[in-house]
Amino acid sequence: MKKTLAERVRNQNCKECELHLSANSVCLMGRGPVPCRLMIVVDAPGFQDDETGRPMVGRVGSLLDESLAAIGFNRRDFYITNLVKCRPMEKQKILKIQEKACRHYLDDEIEAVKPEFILTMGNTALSVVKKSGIMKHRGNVLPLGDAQVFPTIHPAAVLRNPRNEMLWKTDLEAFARLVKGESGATPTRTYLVNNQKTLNLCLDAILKSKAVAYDLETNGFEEYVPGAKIATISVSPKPGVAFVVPIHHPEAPWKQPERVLGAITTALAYTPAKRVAHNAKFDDRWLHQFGKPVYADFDTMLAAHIMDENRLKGLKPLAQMLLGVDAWANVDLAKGGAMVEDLKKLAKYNGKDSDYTLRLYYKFKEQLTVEGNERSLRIFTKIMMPASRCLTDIERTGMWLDQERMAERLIEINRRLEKLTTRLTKLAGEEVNWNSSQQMSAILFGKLKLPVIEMTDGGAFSTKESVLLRLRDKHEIVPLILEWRGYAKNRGFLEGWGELLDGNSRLHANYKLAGTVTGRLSSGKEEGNRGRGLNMQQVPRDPLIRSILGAPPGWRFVEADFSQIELRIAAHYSGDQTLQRLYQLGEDVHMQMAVSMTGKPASEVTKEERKKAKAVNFGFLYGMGAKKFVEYARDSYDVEVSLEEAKIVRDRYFEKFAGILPWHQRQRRIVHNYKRVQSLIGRVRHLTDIDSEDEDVQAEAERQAINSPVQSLASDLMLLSLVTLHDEMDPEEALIVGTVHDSILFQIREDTTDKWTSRIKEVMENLPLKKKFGVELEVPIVVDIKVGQHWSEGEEI
DNA sequence: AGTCAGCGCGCG
DNA sequence: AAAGCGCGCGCTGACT
Repeated sequence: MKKTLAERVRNQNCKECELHLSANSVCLMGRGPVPCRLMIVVDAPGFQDDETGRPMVGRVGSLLDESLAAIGFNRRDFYITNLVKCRPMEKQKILKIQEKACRHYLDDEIEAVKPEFILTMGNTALSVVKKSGIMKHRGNVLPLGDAQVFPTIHPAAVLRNPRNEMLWKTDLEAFARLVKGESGATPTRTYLVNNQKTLNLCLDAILKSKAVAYDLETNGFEEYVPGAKIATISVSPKPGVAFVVPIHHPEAPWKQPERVLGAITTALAYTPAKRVAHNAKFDDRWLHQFGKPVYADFDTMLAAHIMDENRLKGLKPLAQMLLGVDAWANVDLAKGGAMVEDLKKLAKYNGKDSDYTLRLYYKFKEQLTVEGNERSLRIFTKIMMPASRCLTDIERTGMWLDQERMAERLIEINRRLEKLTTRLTKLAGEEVNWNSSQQMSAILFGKLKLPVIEMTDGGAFSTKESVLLRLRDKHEIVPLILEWRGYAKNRGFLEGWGELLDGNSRLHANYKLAGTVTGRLSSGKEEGNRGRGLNMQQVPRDPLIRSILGAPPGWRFVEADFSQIELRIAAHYSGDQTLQRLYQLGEDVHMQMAVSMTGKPASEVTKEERKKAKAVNFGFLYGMGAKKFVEYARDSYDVEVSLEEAKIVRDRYFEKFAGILPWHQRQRRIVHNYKRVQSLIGRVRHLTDIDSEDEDVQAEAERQAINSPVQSLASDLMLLSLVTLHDEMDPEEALIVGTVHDSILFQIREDTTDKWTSRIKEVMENLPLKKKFGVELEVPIVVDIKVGQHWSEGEEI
């Protein structure tokens, strides 16, 4: 009798890795017809698979069956198997060594099954094509011998998080199209603009369209560095059409490429059409650098984000999910990027980018104008789009760096680090890489036998700062390590800045308007973690470091801070009478808190006690427990508090501010009922985790429901200030050079400082919330302004 | 040469 | 019963 594939290939006595020890079904083979045109590969058997001896049973299996039915297939159409044949240990990830041991079984299966198409699910299964990074590769067909591999996410990811469902369905539909030989969506008619006649057609189309999307292919991520080039620009005046204009690409036919770009940017700047781009700030910065200023009216990335802050926001996943199109190729950066890519190929990708951006625009425009989305639309048009445009300028302007100061301080830091390293080596008795927590731990807890205070999540002995602080008196090496870490960290910042400087001694940050779930800005590298960029939000507060940044001669550096903004907003939301009255009277709330907690009069409250009170304000406000407060007080403020003391402090807090707990309860009720919360002006945070079966996860969502509307509004107040001031300011007199959550940084010409500082205060303290959003704050907003030559050295005015 | 997770830490 | 929230980055060490 003929043996089945499983019988031929399976080895139930396999001992090639440790997994055979714990698995019920050792070497569990796949199931399905042999040969078979279609194959599914997932990571490894689950608990139920292991029990039953069949792949893909249980909840994951049911999801698979439903999903296959939805695309017109059945699991019997597939040979379904696992990459690793034995069930991995509980909650342990699959090791490469296990994959390797098993690989020959899979290869035998593939050889026998002879699939044309292999659907791999999850990052682990992706390694059948020796790739990693499922979110990058999903939806892109990869070859494996005679077969085509189509990677998608793991169905368990969909069960774990409903957010992934759309992506999963989208991928399976694309897979079905691949198998049936169908193509996704209507094609893009791409015109390569390589002569004056087509250029004129393109310009004409820009000027006559209702909405025009544009997208650049560049040779890098920083437009201001020498050698920066725009390979092509693609313009889509209507869906299904793209004009791709080569600019600096070697195959471009123009004698004066800047003039061509000038013509296009002029048309874009003056067209009555809506200017649309995906992550427009990037394209606009480059266009400004090489052509004329263009500012987008509609950013599809931001539109996606305002409606769902949790979703993927890249052009490709959005187009795949919302337009039902297949994945399309990217410029291959590994091969040298856009400038070396064949122009015809490049034009094809670039054309798709702008075409799909335009199609997304029509989709999002419709979604944003449906009933119920009025407030999101208002935030989008009145805050996000204007903020995107002014951040374009802020990023281009950059922040001045005092190179003399930096050089001096770097020398000093290096000198101290050298000294410290010598002493550390002596004390350790060997050469140690003090950057390695592993090596440091070996010295401290192994060699020197210091007591272990805390474990890391990964089970190592923690060497973090709070641990070292508690070991400070146990060995003379500890304070030296702390000192070393501080200097090493600072050196890292300065060296980083040195590499980022442009020719005018300025640093350019990159801000993301769609980088956080609350609507705050994030700062750092370009979209997709690419390129380099100053992170304005984590410049050390240490004056030795921070004051290296500032204003060049002739200008003043001005910092405008919202004072205790989150606490004020919480006072508004909660309606807490005590907190509101304190702010109306202009009291020092942290001091008040200290007074109420200690029972002492303000004059007797120590600095330490006020610090403790500040920690209370932020911690308890957002749901911190007594236990955490003990740690927090110790680690952050070097104040020892017993658990009993902490409980009393916590109780007193909620007694004094009696409106806080009811407000927490209201937020909890809202998030349980609606699975989302909103800020005063209507920015939404979706919290589907509130329905999690895990109570810790639920509790987390509840705390987020409390924090989000506060953080969110604080951020929107800042952004509103940013756009208002940016609109007013004459760049000859005043420039915005950065922002950090609740503060805005300016560079203001000396002779106009008084005028502008009072205007800044006026604007930020009296934002037109009533006029623009129909709401009002019950609490006064106060802005502190510091003026100086360098950051952190300013005088309060 | 690139990618990834873990750790530790910078900021609000 | 137990519970702050929101980020990005550099480095190591392990891997492809």
